[in-house]
Amino acid sequence: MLTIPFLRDFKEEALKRLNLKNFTNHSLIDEILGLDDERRLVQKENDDTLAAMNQIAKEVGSLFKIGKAQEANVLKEKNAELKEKSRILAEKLELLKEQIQVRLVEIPNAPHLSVPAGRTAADNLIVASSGQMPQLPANALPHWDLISKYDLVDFELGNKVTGAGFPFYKGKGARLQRALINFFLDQAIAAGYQEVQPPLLVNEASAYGTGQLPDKEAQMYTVGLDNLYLIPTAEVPVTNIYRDRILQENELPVKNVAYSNCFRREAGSWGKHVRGLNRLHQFDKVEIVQIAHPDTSYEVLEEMRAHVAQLLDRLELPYRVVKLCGGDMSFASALTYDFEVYSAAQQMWLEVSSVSNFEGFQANRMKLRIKDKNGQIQQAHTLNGSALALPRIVAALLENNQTEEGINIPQVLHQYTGFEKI
RNA sequence: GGAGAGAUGGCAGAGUGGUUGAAUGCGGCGGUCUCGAAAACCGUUGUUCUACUAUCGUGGAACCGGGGGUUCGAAUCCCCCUCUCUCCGCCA
Repeated sequence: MLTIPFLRDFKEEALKRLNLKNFTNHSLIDEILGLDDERRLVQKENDDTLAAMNQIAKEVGSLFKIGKAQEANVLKEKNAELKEKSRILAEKLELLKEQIQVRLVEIPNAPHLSVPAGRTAADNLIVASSGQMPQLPANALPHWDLISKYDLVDFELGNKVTGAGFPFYKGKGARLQRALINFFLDQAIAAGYQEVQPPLLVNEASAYGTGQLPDKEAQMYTVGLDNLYLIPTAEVPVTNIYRDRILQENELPVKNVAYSNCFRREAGSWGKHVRGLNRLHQFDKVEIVQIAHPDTSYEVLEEMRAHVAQLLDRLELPYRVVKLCGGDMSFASALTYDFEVYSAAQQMWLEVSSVSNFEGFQANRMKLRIKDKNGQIQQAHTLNGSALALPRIVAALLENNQTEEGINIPQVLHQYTGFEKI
């Protein structure tokens, strides 16, 4: 979340940036600042009361020590009054803090000033594109047909065992997935990321820390009995490693990569754009996460973007990079690049990666900070990106590389798949 | 799941009602010494909120797993929760 000092001291900038996300509830911010002014007054009064009480308690102690019990008893009564006063003030203070908090979490992250204004995906900015658009014959098959033709993924079986959106991968389909996972992990490790294997279930504090709670609760599967959430992305556990931590500046940048299953309820999604592998309730993803100094986080973002681009280049997939407009960005992000690959048989661009800088938005929530070389505490910036999400990559690979003789596997994967053709 | 023990600062570890934000050691930082380093010695060493201050800073409040209670006063006493360890059971 945004901090009150930012909203107070850089109000004009905050409003300008929030406008990019079509957040125009300026009165909410005024309300927060008003409540905070009140909070400071009440806190000051309570602190003064407590200080007086502490003073009296000390005096009572020394009076008893020298045997002046009567004088001590007078002071004790005085303290009883102060205690009641402080109790009321403390209650008021808690209430104010709560009111501030409730309002603060409703404010999305302020986008970077370079973010294009806009409301929908149509307003996004294509900032790069790369790769050869495949020329497929007229009878080319979409990946869901290729999947049945070569028996790579079994949706029916998933329906039976679990439900829609939980497919089984079989034979070469399973092997291809495993190959991609290993390829992505190896590439990230080569780029300096440390591999971690995170838990797939997280607690409430973690879901809150990265911003899934409170507003995106419906997106996650819950384990009610134990009050846990299935992760929608490895970003959640991996970023929360650093919750409640103060990192030394020389520990930066922190670079972690994790492969995980991801679970998303995707409530309200249906229709042919979710066919086949386009949208699933459970899927695999390799995620890169960095924690960076505020001065360099946008360089880090570009570095991550380049990493993702390079993966797609090696997979020989045509793609474009989209800078999301304010209206299409997530609540928590300050700047997001989406990577879309062209799935030639569907003739659709499929989002396979989202690379974002959250600036201090997540860090504030999870109390992650940096101590710089002067001993000053400051905000940390968190970033993450898919590198990459598997199902749509598989879809594009199958569709784009289909031939009369079978499906060609890109060269970089041969050593991982053990076969060159399906 | 059953029984017991415990949770203190970056780490180790004292502290069982009164200047204790907390002894001591280690680590970290600064200095003396040295050509330099080590050793030794000296000093320093958390976080959050807040008032005053141009700044350095000074003062106040809170924090000894989390929450509540007793008391003039709680790291210290009481209650609840969470977690960790040991033993037993179960088990990939």
